[in-house]
Amino acid sequence: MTNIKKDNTEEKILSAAQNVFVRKGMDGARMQEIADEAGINKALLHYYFRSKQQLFEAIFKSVFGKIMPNIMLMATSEKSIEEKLGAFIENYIDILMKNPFLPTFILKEIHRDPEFLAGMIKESGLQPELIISMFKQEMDNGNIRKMDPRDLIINILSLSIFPIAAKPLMSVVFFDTDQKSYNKFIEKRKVTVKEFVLHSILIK
Amino acid sequence: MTNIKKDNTEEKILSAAQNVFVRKGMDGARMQEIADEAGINKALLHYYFRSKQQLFEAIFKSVFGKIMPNIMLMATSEKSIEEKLGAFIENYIDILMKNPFLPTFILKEIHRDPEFLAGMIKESGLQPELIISMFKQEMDNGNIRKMDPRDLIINILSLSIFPIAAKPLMSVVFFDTDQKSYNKFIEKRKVTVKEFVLHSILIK
DNA sequence: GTCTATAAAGAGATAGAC
DNA sequence: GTCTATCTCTTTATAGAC
Repeated sequence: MTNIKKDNTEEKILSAAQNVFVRKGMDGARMQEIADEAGINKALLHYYFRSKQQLFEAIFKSVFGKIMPNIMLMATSEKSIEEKLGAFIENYIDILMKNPFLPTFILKEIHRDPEFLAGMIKESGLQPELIISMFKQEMDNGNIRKMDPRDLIINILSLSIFPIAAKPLMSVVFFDTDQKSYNKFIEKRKVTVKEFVLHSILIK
Repeated sequence: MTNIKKDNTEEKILSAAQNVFVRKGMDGARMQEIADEAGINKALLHYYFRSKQQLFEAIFKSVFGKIMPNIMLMATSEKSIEEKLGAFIENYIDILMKNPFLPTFILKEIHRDPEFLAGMIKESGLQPELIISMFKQEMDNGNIRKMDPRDLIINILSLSIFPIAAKPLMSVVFFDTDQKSYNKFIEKRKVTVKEFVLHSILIK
C-alpha cells in the first residue's frame, strides 16, 4: 500500500528539482533552492535522494528519456516521408517552445559529463540505425535525393533546436527582448523549417 | 614603460582563465584550477582581477568579441552573395572546430545572465540591421528568393553551430566516440552546409 | 608582484528530536 | 516522514610578509 504523503513529496521534489536543474544546470543549482521550490527543507531532499548527484541523475535521465523517443518517432511511423518529417518538426519545435531551457541544459550537461551520457545512451536502447536505415530506404526507393542520412538528421535537429537554445541572444539581437515577437517568429518557423527541409530532399 | 613580468602574468592568467571558463562555465570553474593552469596562486588572480566575476567578464567579452565580428563579415564584403555565404560558412565552421567548447559556453552563459549579455551587445556596436539589409538588397535585386532575412541568418548559424555544440552527443550516437570520424564528418559539412544553404536561396 | 596563511561565507550532507 | 541544528569541506577573497 503506497504512502500518499511520500508520493506527494517525492513528486514535489522531482518537479522542483527539474525546474531548478534545467534552468541552472548541475553546477549552478543549489539544494536550498530546490528545497524552497518544493516547499520543504534540505534534509528531506537527502532523505529521498541521498545526494545532489543522485537527484541530478534522476532528473537528467527523466528529461533525456522524454526528449529522445520523439526523435525515434521519425523511424517508426507508417506515413510518407514528407508527412513524417513535417509532423516531427512541428511537434518537436512545439515541445521545445514549452521548455526553452531544455536544449541548453542538455548541451551543458553532456559537456560536463560525457561518460555519464555515453552510459545512458547505451542503457536507453536508443537506436539511431533505425532512423538512418529508414532514410536509406527512402533514398533507394527514389523518394528523396541521395545524401548522408546523418547530415539530414543533423540538419533537421539543428534548425529546430538551435533557435531555441540561442533564445536569449536572438531575443536581444532580433526582437529587442520582446518575448511575444520572438515566440511568434519561432511559431512561424514550424512552417519555414518544414519547407526548408523538404525542399532540400526533393529530387531535382 | 611597461613591466614585463606584469604583462606576462596577466597574459598567462587570461589564457588560463579562458581555457577553464570556456570548458567549465562560470559556475563550474574554480579559481584554484585557473591559478594552477596559469602556474601561479589564487592570491595573484585576485591581485590582477579583483573577483571571479570580473575575471569572468573579461574572458566573456574577449571571447564574444572575437566570435561576433566574423558574423558581421557577411555584410561588409564586396563579393557575390554566393561567395560571401560560402566563405563565411567555411571559415566559421573552421573556427568552431578549433574551439569546440565555445558554442556551448556562450549558450550557457547567455542563459545564466541575459542582462549582462544585453548590455554587452549594446556596447559592442554589433549591427544586425546591416546584415539584414544586405540580404534584403539581394532579394530586391532578384539574386536570391524572397524570405525573412532573419530566418536565413538563423538557418546558417544553426547548421554551422549546432553540430559542434552537440559534439559529445553526436560523437556517441553516430561515431562510437571516435574523434577522427567525427572531425572528418564536420570537415565535410563545410561543403554540405554551403550547398544546403545556397540551394535554399536559389530562385526557383 | 608574488607568496603563505587565514578569514568568511557557502553548500552538501548528517544527527537526532518529534 | 519531516523538521531544526550542526558538521565538514569547499571556495572565494583578503591580510600581511617578502
